[in-house]
Amino acid sequence: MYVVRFATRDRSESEMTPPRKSTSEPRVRLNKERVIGAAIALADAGGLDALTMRRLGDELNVEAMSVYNHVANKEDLLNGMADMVFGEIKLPSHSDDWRTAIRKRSISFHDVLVRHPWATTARDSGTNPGTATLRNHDRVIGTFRNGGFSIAAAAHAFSAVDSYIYGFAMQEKSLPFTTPEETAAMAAILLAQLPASDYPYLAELTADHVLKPGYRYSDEFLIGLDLILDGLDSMRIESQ
Amino acid sequence: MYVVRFATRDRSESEMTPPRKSTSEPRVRLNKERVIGAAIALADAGGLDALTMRRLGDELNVEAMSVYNHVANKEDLLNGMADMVFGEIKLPSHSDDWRTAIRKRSISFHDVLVRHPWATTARDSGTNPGTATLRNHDRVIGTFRNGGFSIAAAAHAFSAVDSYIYGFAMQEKSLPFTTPEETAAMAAILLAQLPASDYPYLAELTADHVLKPGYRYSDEFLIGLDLILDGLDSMRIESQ
DNA sequence: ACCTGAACACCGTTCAAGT
DNA sequence: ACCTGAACACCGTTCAAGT
Repeated sequence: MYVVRFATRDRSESEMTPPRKSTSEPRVRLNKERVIGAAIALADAGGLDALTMRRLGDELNVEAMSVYNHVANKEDLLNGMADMVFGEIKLPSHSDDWRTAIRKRSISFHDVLVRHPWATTARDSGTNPGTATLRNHDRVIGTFRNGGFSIAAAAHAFSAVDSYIYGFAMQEKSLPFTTPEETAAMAAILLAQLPASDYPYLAELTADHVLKPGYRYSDEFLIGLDLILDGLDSMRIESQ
Repeated sequence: MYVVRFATRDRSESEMTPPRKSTSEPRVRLNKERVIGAAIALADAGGLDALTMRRLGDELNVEAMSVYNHVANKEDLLNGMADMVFGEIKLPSHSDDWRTAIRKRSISFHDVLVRHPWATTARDSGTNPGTATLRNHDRVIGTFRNGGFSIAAAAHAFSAVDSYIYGFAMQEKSLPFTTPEETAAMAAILLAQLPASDYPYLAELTADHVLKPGYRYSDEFLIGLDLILDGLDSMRIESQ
């Protein structure tokens, strides 16, 4: 939103100064949230490598060094970005049973990591979790507890589910293809290079599974997730 | 091992030249393996940030730019490091049943990632897998296939297990503590800072589980792994 | 064939100076 | 209170020159 201000000093040309069509945009005051938002946009567009303090300054129409008025350093910035991204994850619903609630939240978590692939890697040191992260974790653990999990079982469940989600997103990110067409093209090339005699099972899997029409690695996500949720259901019953 | 060579040119002082106790060590010829080995040692000691081409050169008693005679660039170096680390993972044994073989291999994989935490993150772009990586993947898929998994089920199993292992290692790495004593100390501080009214379940979990004597997050690894292996056993039977 | 030194185009971060 | 400009100590990588 633009605030148009009237010039107070005399001007011969005109009494009212129109909004300046100049090189410098009207300055919106910088704050931590705007800094983090711009940083996320940069990382979404070009990965973590594309996020430098200097480019971030450019994006905010400010010198790079001004950013330091709003974040302590780059690590602080990355922590803030990770927490803002965590805030995008749908919290487990109180009205769903534990399994439905965790399943929906896990899918939402996965969607968020697909949207922001750099986020799998951003929080290198787990100190200083933000409030969105804490709230998310609290609600997930609460969902398990209210679903009948003992404290220990809730800890196991939380660890298993989130490890799987993080690891799946990492594997997905490292794949050099996404659409079925790209996958097929890439797999055909790989298969041609792959000495089938050295790696017979890899060759078989590529030829008879990955190259099948409609194959998409991302479809694996729900299969593994449901497998874990089945296991957690047994654990829940045993822990009662 | 040092190879002592005799000087062929005449020397007035002595017929035999003793190994020179000079400032410059006897130069061992550089090769890609030695470069990658030194890079791994640097990353093990100080994380990926500590690995710069200049420091790597120092470590090898060479100018930084000489490294480029053996690796194309830093990405090539990181790929090489990842593959060498993959080579440390014990391959699944042919004489074990599928579950025992995969369990042992998964534990070995986890051990390797604990030894080289930076490796969870090093292979950002999954192109150009090395031969150790390919061999490992081939043997894992083969173990599933010979254990009675259909091709599709083997693909599901492979994805679920390795996603879990990667994700668990990432979570583990991001924890700011390892020993039970550090954990207890850190958890007590966190608990004191944590507004228990805002995060009741997190507070409960910390107080009644993490702060219990002998708690170690790494113990969660086998619990989640066995849960997944149980699920895979059901999937195997259904896929037959 | 391998190694070196200088150079280029960047980084994150500090600090005194401005408004 | 916030922003700027210059500076510092680094990066990865190139390239011509040496042996």
